[in-house]
Amino acid sequence: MESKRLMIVESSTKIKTLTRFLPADIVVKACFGHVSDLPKRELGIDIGKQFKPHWRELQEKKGTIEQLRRACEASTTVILATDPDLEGEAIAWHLIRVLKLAKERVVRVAFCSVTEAEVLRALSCPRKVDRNLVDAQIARRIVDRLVGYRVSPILWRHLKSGLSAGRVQSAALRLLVEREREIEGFRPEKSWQLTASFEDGKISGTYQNAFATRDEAREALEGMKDHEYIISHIDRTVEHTSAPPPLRTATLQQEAGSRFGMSPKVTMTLAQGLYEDGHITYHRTDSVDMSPEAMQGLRTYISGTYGEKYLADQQRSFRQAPGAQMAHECIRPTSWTRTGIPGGAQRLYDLIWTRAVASQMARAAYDVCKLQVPYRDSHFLSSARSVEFDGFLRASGHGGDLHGSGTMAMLANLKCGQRLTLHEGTAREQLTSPPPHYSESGLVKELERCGLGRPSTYATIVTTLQDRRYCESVAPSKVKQRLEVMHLREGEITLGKREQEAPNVRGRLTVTEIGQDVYSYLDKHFGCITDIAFTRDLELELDRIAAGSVKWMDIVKKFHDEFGPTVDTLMKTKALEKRIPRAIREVRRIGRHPDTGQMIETCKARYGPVVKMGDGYKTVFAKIDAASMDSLDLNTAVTMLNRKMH
DNA sequence: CAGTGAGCGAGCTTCCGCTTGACTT
Repeated sequence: MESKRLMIVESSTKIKTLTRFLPADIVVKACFGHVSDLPKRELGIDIGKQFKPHWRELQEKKGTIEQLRRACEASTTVILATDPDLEGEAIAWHLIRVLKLAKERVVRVAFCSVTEAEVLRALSCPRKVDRNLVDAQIARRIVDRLVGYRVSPILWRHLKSGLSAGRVQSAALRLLVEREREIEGFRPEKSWQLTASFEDGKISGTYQNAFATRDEAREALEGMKDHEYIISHIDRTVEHTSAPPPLRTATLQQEAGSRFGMSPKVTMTLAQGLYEDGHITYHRTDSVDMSPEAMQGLRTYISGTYGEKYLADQQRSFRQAPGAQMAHECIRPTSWTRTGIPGGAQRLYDLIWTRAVASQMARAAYDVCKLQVPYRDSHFLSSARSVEFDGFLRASGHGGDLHGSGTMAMLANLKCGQRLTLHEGTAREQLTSPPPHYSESGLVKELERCGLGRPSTYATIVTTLQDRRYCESVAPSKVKQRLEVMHLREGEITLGKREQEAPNVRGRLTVTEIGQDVYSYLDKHFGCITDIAFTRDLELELDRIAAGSVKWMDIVKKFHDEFGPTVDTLMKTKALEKRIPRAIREVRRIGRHPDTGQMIETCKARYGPVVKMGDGYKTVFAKIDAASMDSLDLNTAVTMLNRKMH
C-alpha cells in the first residue's frame, strides 16, 4: 500500500499555495484555528485539583473535526503544520487529543512563510509537539479564564448584570480612564507668541521666546517698530528621512484610521477580503520582516521601475515591535505589480503596497535652510525645506515638491549680515491643549505598546469595550476658543480676535459613567487586574514555562492568588447597589431634569409603570400609576424623582 | 379587606486568542 501524508494547517488559504510545491503524497487540510477550548457556560477549571482544565471540542468545529478524522484515516502520517507560535503549538496538541492520533504517526513542523524554500526547510527538520510551549499557552488560557469568569460575576452582583472584567479589557479600560482624568485635570496655559514677516511678507519667522502676559507681548511688539533686522546666521544643510517599516496589524489599523477614518474593525474586514483574494499576505501579524524571496523580488522591482538610485543601498531590516512573536511576515502585497481592487479596499491595498515598496527604497533628501534674525535677547527663526531627492516618497506617487520650496528660493538668495525690512509683526495669544481622547486605532497603538492583546484581537477589544458601554465613540464637542491677537502694521498696533477650533476629529473614545464605575470598583478591589504589569509579568512567566524551568500550575496559582481570595470574600458580601428592573418597555421621554440635565422618561418596568431618570445602574426610579404613563408632566416627575434621590 | 411592597428564587450574563463563513440587519 502506498503511504500518504496529511498536513494540517490553520488557515485554508495556505492550502492552494502549499499544493503548488509539496510532494504529491501530501494532502493538506485546514483546522481553522482552535478545535477545543474550555466550556463556554462554566468556569471549566478545578481550582482545588491543581487547576485541572476541562477541554471540550468546539461545537461549531464538529464538521471540520469530522473531515479531519476521515483524512487521518486515509493517511499514514500526520504533519501538524499549525502556526509557529504558542497558540499554534497548543492547537497541534489539541489536534492530537481530538483526533486520537498515536505518537508514532505524528510530526510537528513549523514554517514562518508559505514559500517553497521555507516549507521544505521545515519539512526537513520535523520534531515532536513541544509540551513546554503547550503548557505556556495553557497557563495563559487558564489565567485569562480565571480572571474573566471569576471577577465578572462579582460585577454582576455588586454593580449590574452583564458586565465583564478581563486581563486585557480591564487594563484597556484603565488606559481610557487615565486619559479621561488627564483631560479633566488639564488646566490650559496661556502664552503669547511673536512672529514677524519681512520683505513684503515673503519671509516669515517665529520668535524663539514666548511671553507670559499680554503686556509683555505688547511691549515686545511695540519695540519691533524701531529695530534693525539683520541676518546673523544662515544654515544650509541636507536632511535625510528614511522610509518607515512595512505594515503589521497594529500599524495598518493606525494608518487606515488616521488617513481614511476607518475603524480597526472595518480595516480588518477589508484586509480579510484582500487576503482571501490573494492580494496581500496574512493580515494578522506582529512582524515587520519580509520573506527573502519577496525581498529579492521587491528590490528587483524597485531598480527596474524607478532606477538603481531609488533602491536602498543595503537590504533594510527593521526593529520588531516589543514582544513580537513573528509567526508570520509583514503585511505586503503578494505581487509587486500594483493591481486594481474591486470593491472598497483599493485605498487600503494602496497603503499596504506603498509602505511595503517604500521600505526597501532609498531615503529621501531635503534641502533645509534656516536663518536667524536677532531681536533683543533672542531671535526670529525662519526655515524652509524642499525635496532634493524624493527617494522612497516616489512610491506614494506624490513625493515631489513639498510646501516651502518658494520660500526656499527666497531664503537661499539671502546673505549673512543682510538687512531685512519688517513687513508685519504679530503677537498671538496661545493656549496649550489637553491630550486628546484616544481614537479607536490610537487605543490599539497604545495596547500594542503595552503588550496587551494580539493582532487577532485588537479590533475586538475595542468593540467589546463599546458593547459593554464602558466607552463610546463620539465626535468631541467642538469648543471654540476666542483668542486675542495683536498686529503691528506700518507702525500701528491693532487689536483683534481669532477663533481657534478644536481639530476636526471623528470617533474619539469617551469613558461613560458605567465605565468609570466599573474601573473604580475594579481598581479598589482588583488593582492587579487593571494593571498592565499583570500582563507583563504573565508574559515573563510564560517564557519560563516555555523554557521548561517552571511548572504551569505553579504560575497559574501565583496569579490566581492575586485575586482569588478577594473573589471569595466579595462573593459572600451583600450586593452593594440597587439593581434595576429589567424588561423596560414603552419608553416615553418627558424632558430633562433642570439641575442634572439627565433625561426623564416614563416606561413599563417589570413591577409596573415607573418614571425614571438617567441610564445605567445608577438610574433613579419612582413608581407611578398606569394613568400617569401618558399624562405625567415634567414638574411632578422632577418632584417625585428628587424625593427618591435621597 | 384589599392593595401594596418587600423578599425570595430561578435563570441569564462573563474571559482571550486562533480561524472563517453562516447567519441577520
